[in-house]
Amino acid sequence: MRVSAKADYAVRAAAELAAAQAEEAPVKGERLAEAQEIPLQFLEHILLELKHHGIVRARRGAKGGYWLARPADEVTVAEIVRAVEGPIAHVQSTPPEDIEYRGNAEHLQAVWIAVRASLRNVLEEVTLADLVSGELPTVVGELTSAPDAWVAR
Amino acid sequence: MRVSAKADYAVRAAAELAAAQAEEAPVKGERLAEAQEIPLQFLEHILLELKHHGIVRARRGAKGGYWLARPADEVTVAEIVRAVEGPIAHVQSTPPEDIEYRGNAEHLQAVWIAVRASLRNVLEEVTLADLVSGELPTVVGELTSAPDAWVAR
DNA sequence: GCACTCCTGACCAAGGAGGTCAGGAAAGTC
DNA sequence: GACTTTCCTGACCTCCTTGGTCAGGAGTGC
Repeated sequence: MRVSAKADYAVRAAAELAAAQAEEAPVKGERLAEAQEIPLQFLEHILLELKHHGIVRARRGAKGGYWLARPADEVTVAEIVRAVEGPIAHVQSTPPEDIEYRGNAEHLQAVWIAVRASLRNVLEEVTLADLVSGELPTVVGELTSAPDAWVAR
Repeated sequence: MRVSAKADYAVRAAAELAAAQAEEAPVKGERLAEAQEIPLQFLEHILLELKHHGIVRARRGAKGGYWLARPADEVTVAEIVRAVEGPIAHVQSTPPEDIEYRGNAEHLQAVWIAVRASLRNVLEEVTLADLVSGELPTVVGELTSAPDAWVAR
């Protein structure tokens, strides 16, 4: 139940691309790496994955760089996380709807389904445009407004 | 963003212990392993961790076994997951409230906080008693009642 | 032709996942 | 006191992931 460096980096780089979308020109990997303090060569692998998933496009050579394949308000954080981390909230590498529990654990399946649904409620609502503008969806506002959301357990 | 085998096993074994709480007698590891089809020796390590976290108690020898340290309605799934997997929803192994993002990723922190809060909303509400009885909290009911909660993406 | 930038695969060290194995240490029974 | 039972613990194992680095190849633009 943790967020990998890769997913974190991917979302941050994508946010930079979203912000640069107005410029109408590709952004170099180097600039993304510097803006977000991400190791360049590692970032290039991540951007390649995003490209393979159709989230990002790229051109080589002088004047080359990366850009978002779609408008920033049509790309969700969930998509990016899935592109680099794979499916969200799988249990033992299988989707929760495919698991069959026995005995007293029978209702655990519903719990894992609920876990996944609650993650989706956040990650699929937030777009890159939201992230850059800071105008996050109301669901995020509700969840972060409780003071104990900001403290460890 | 996945659930490990260890966490899944831990919750399932704990559910068995919760169901056996009425018996007033310890449950052997072997019985737990058979009931939930978990490799016995692996399960023993997990139960040991749960014991170290004060969730489970144990006695050795004939008539020995494991039992819950507290009533089943006072033990949440969140506790069990934390005991075996560590803190929930850390980013790059640091808690989201400690991360400082730069530039266009500034508001990403709020998103990760929301992710953690939404996970807690589920995992801290469900107790072992809920799990065994099948009477899950309303938040779970709401999340699992949407049909697309049960399909892959 | 040359500089620039992405693209790709190989590699690497450390650690986690998901176990197994072997033995020791309490607790109960006879 | 011996014996059985059951938990307790550490060592070990294989495979995979994480978080990178390195080296070179392949388009693109001037």
